Parts: sequence; C-alpha cells; structure tokens
Amino acid sequence: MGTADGDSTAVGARKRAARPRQGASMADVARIAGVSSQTVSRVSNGFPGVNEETRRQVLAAMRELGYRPNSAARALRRGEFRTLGVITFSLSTMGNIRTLEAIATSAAQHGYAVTLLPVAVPTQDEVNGAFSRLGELAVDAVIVIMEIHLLDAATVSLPPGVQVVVADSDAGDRYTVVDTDQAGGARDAVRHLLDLGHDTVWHLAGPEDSFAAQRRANAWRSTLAEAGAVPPPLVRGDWSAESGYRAGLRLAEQQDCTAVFAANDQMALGLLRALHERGRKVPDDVSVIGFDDIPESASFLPPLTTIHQDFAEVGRLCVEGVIGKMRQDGTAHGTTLVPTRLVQRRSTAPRPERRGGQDLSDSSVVGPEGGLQPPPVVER
Amino acid sequence: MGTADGDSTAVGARKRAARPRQGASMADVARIAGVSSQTVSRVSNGFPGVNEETRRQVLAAMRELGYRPNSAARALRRGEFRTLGVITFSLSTMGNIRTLEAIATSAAQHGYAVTLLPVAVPTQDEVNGAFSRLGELAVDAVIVIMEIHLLDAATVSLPPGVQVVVADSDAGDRYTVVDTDQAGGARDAVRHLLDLGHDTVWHLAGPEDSFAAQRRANAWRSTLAEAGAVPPPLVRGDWSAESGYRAGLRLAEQQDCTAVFAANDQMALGLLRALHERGRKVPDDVSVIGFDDIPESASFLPPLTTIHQDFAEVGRLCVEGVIGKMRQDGTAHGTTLVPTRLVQRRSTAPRPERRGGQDLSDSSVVGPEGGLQPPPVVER
DNA sequence: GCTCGTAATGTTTACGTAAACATGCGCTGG
DNA sequence: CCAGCGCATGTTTACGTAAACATTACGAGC
Repeated sequence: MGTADGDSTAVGARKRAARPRQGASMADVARIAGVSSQTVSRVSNGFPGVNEETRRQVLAAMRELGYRPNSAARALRRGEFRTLGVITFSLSTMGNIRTLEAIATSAAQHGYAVTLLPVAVPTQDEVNGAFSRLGELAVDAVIVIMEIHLLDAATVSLPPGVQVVVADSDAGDRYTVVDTDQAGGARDAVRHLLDLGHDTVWHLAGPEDSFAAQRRANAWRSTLAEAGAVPPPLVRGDWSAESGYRAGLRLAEQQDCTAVFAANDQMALGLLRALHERGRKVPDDVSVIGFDDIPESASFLPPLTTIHQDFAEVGRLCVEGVIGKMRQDGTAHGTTLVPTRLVQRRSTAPRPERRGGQDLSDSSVVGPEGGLQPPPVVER
Repeated sequence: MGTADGDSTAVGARKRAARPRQGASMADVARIAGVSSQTVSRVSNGFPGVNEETRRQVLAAMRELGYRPNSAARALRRGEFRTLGVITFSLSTMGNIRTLEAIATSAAQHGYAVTLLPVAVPTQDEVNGAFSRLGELAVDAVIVIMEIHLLDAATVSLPPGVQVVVADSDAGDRYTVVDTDQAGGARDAVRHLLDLGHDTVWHLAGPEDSFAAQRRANAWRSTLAEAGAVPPPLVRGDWSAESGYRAGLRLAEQQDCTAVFAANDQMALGLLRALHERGRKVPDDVSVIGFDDIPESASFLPPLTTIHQDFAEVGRLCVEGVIGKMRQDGTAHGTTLVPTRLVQRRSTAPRPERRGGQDLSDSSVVGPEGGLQPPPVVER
C-alpha cells in the first residue's frame, strides 16, 4: 500500500527532494547541547556573555549535527542580506572582468557575497529589466559596471535603501562613481609620444557611444593642442582587434603618420598586424601605444608600450564606497579617479627622421630616458 | 527631551539607516487593497482562484506602495533561494570567464540568480574556505569551475541537499562534470598538422597540475602514436604568453621543429613572438596551432589557426545539469563533453620541404584543402 | 427548501533567527 | 544580612511569506 498510489508517491518524492536541504536548526543544536536556542545564536554570532564551557558544548553539538546557519532566516531577521549586486554587460571586456574580480574579492573580505546580474545586450529594455529584477533580488547595494547613459534613461527606480556605485563611467553628480583616470592616462600616452619627438599623434579611438572612449579622445585632442601640435583626423574603431586591423590598413597609407595612440590594447594588436603586413616597422617607422595593459600585451610583436589601468583598485574602491554609503546613509555623490601608469615596452621609439637615414639598430636608443615627468615603468 | 539624549539619538539614526530598505510588506498592500495578505500572496505568485477585479485592486495597491517581495522571507518560507553559487579561481583565464558569463545568462533565464565565490589562490586552504563559506551562503546548488584535484582533497563536506556540477575538469564518477572535449580538440589539432605533411608535431603544454593540460598532452601523444610519428620531447609552459615566449626561444633552436601545437592561444602568442624574433617564419618555416580561440587570436601575426571551445555551451549545460539534478534528486554522475571545432587561419601550412627550396610565396598554398575529416572553419 | 459543491477569500501557523526582555544565581558592600 | 549588581542563560516575540486549513457566498440538483 505504501508504494501503491503512484501519484501521491511522486508528490512525496518531490517534496522530499525540494526540502531536505534544511539540515539542523538552532533548535536542534540547542536540544543536543542542552541549552536554549538563544545561546546557540550567541555562540553562532560570536557574542560575549557565554560561559566558555557552554560555548564548547554548543560548538560540539554544531559539529555533530553539521549545523549551518540559515541565511534566509538570518537575512529576514536582520533586514540585510550581506550581498552586493553587480550589474554588468556581457563580460566581454577585460577591464570589466578584472573589476568584477576585484569586487568579488574585496566583497568577500568585508563579509559580503556578490550576485551577478548580467545584461545580455546593452539596450534600454535589458537594463530596465535588470533593474526591476533587482527589486526582488536579495541585495543590499548595487555596483553598476557600464556606460552610464543607459542608466540615466532607466525608467525603473531602484528599491529604496539600495545604494548604488557606478564603475567605469561618468556623471558623478548623479551617482557615486569610481573610475580610472581616463583623461590622465590618455594625456600621458600622448605626451610620451610627443616627448619622443613625434610632430603629432594619431588616435585610434573607441566607439562613439562609449564615455571612456570619448574621454580618452578628448584628452588626446587637448594634449595635442596644449603642445601646439596639429591633430590628425580621428580614426574610429570598436575596441576589437579586428577593427584595429582595419583602421591600421588605412593608417599604414599615411606616410606622415609616425605615432599612434590606440584607445585599447586589443585595437593596438590589430594595428600592429596591419602595420606589419604593410611593411611599416614598429617602432622604427611608427610608434604605437595602447591603453589597458592586458596581460598579453607584453607578448605582442613588439611588446606593447601601454597605459596600465588598476582595475583591482577600481573594484576595491567600489566595494568600500558602497559599503561606506550603506553604513552612514551616504547621499553625497562624487567621482573617485584611480591613477594610471605608463608601462614602457618596445612599441614606441623616437621619431624616425631624428634618428638619421642610416638604419642604425642601436638598441639603446629604443628606450629613451629623457623628457618624461612621471617615472614610467620600463618593461615589467 | 526627545533629542536630548545624544546616545539614544545616534542609536535611532543607525537603526533607521540599517532598516529602511524594507519597503511595503504584503500586509501593507493587503490593507490598501482591502483584502487579506494571503490574497496578496496569491496575486504575487500568479496563483489561480482570485477574482479578476480583486487582482486588479491588489496590483494597483502594489504599484502604489512600490511593493517588492522580500526574498529573504520568501526563501525562508519556500526553503529554496533560487540562487546558484559559482566557485572559481581568480577569473584569470578567458575560458573561465566565458563559462561564467554563460552560466549567469542561462541561470537568469531559469529564474536563478548567480552568486560568485572567488577563490583568490588555488590552495587547499582557500578551497576549503570557500566551501565552508558556502555552507552559510544562500545557494541551492553549486557550479565549480576549477581543476578537480583540489576539490578531491577538500576536507569540508558540502551542505546536504546542495547539488554540484563541475565544469572544465575531470573525475566524472565522483561529480557531474561538463567539459570541453579536450582530447578530441587536441587530436584534431595534431591531425591537422600531420595532414599538412609534417613528420611530427611538438607540443607546448600547460602546467603539469592542470587536468586540461594533461588531457591535451595525452591526446597529442596518442594521436602521434596512432599516426606512427615520433613524439618530440614535451615542452612545458604555464598558460601565460610569457611562458610561451620562453618556450618559443628554445623551440626556435630546434631546426627539425616544423609544427607546434600550443595548449592555449596565449602561449601560442608568446611562441609566435619568439619564432619571429629568431627569424623562423610562421607558417613558412614553422606551423603553429593554438587552443581556445580567444577573440584576439584572429589578429595575431599571423592570424592563429586554433581549436575553438564553446564555453557558452559548457556554461549552459552546467546550469541545466544542476537544475535538473535539483528537480529530480539526481545522483547519477557522468561527464558531458562539448565538442570543439578547428578554426583554420594562417599560422599553419604544409611542411617546408614539400614546398621546395624556392621561397614561393604563393598564398593559395597557405590554405590547404585536403585531408581533413571534419570540415574545418576557414577564417571566420 | 435543503444539501452539496465550488469559487473566492480569510485565518492560523510555521519557517529559523536574533533582538528585547526576563530570570536566576552568586557575590559585594554597607 | 540583605539590597543590589552583573553575569549566564532562558523566554517571548517579530521579521515577511505561503502552505494548510477555515469560512463564506452562491448556484445547481434533488
């Protein structure tokens, strides 16, 4: 009879499968240890006022039963989840990933878990969807890693009490923002090339709708202007190595182009390939500098001089910022900039004309020493 | 008197800051809508048995109050969190990241959130730590993206009822595993080079303690053996482009080395640089094939022929596997292999001797058509 | 006209935890 | 010698939700 009724058995099985996870509760531990559940709670949370002997008994009972605090009950009681939500576009760019990783690590150190909210495609609908899902999600605060303009137009309001910090973006008066010092990095890149004697610097920019790309391009233009150099027409890419390659084919035709600042390392990679294919030697004929310092860039042909971004620091500051805001109902919005640093490898060299007509392959001239204000990292 | 006591005021403020997140509860909605909270619950969960008119009123009240279900209470009541935990080493490899992304996307589609559990360094202590933190975490199931041997030695037992699926690893009899068909991919890579006429194929392997590296190396060896080729000494790297470069400097000395299978694209990148620096032309003198098909590999010098891994599929299968196991108390362990595919670009070519002494740069010979069983993707 | 079934809604209860408050006990000081 | 204090521990309660059970109301069938 016990197994006769197929239907009810199936229901029973489903029930059993759905609910065996709840192992022991505080009450169970309390019973074994011969104390009240409140004492178990005190031990569990490391509160004072528990006799050492009692504490040992409770801990023993916990071990025996394999007790794990139920985080749902805990969250319900405390009113907080100890969880941070991270909204990000598909983890396509290295920068986002490294930032995310730093966020996760830093959050763990602060006793917070991290919940991922991927946005498949960067459309307004998707972003709105992510924000409304957020409402039901067990998160105390949110870190957004994305270009802000989509966020601005988001029609869904955040749940009350949920703090937000935005990484890698702009608009510091509306949200708290942590970002790499895009402008500073771009300025250093352009100055580095100018200091090497190049008359001007071409720019292979990122896509128009990216704030980061915009700010790098603006800094490029203004640094050239400050130096009295004539800005060449801007060349547009889309961050991908492939787009860098296509742009590079065009740049290779420009005989007066001796120095290029690529807005990221991937595009620089494609650029290097195009220049190589067209017989323009790097750095002898053309100097190339990138941005990001992805791990592979040290192995490009030639190893890429680039602007290093400290994504780990960005992530860390995001977490500390958002936790800080939670602690003291922070409402002040502002922007924190994380400095970059120039990593000098072998894709940049003095302007060709200066080095005379002979093909002097004196390698010491490759690493120029003079003219740089902040001491750059050479190789690594 | 109300504001006289500074201390109590401070406490009050802290309380207010710590607990305003709980907006409206079901009871609040119920009061506004003039129904019981149970009816609100029914509407909230889309259950039947609610009059259409009543439902509209409740929904209106929800909107008015900005009601959001409290996921902690919900989880406590239901006994499940609708959350998946993902344990992974620092997101250093592209494969892990892409897998993670696919997991997050797929989980969202199934109504699950994803919580990240980063393990800073791959030591036993760290892994144990992650697993014990897991116990307190609000997760129903876990996906582990890591080499399993550390998992094997993990002393911390998983909370009961928490299902596990392992990605990118081995040991299918102990856990449910989803992995790329490492062996198949490696076999295709080696066969591709043999079919091009190379006498044998060198292998630039990943680190010894990686199962993926082991399996690729084993498949390399056995494929050579099947073909009656003599396996050259194995060259060891550590996945990084830098290690590929160092290995490449050594390989460049081997005049009989005409074909190299690198265990990942990063090492292939370093290898290309070393060969270039030592004047060994790719693919004219040496053919190089990679593994992974990272986005940049199409822009290497030359564009890299490689084995494409479908990380998205791996992630998707992980999620579906783990959810399936939860649904029907699955205990059967097994391994699901995701097939790879050969992406033919320009870093592989027929063996030099076959092409005669003259430096014939006929490009049509670069893309060999014959001899491959599975139709490879050419370029992309 | 009464019972019965069904649809719509309400009431009670329990999930596991932890704050708030209550109890008991031993010791100190006047 | 006992008021009073402080420590260790116990009891009550509430967090928001949803299952289980209870209660209406109304119409069909006899």
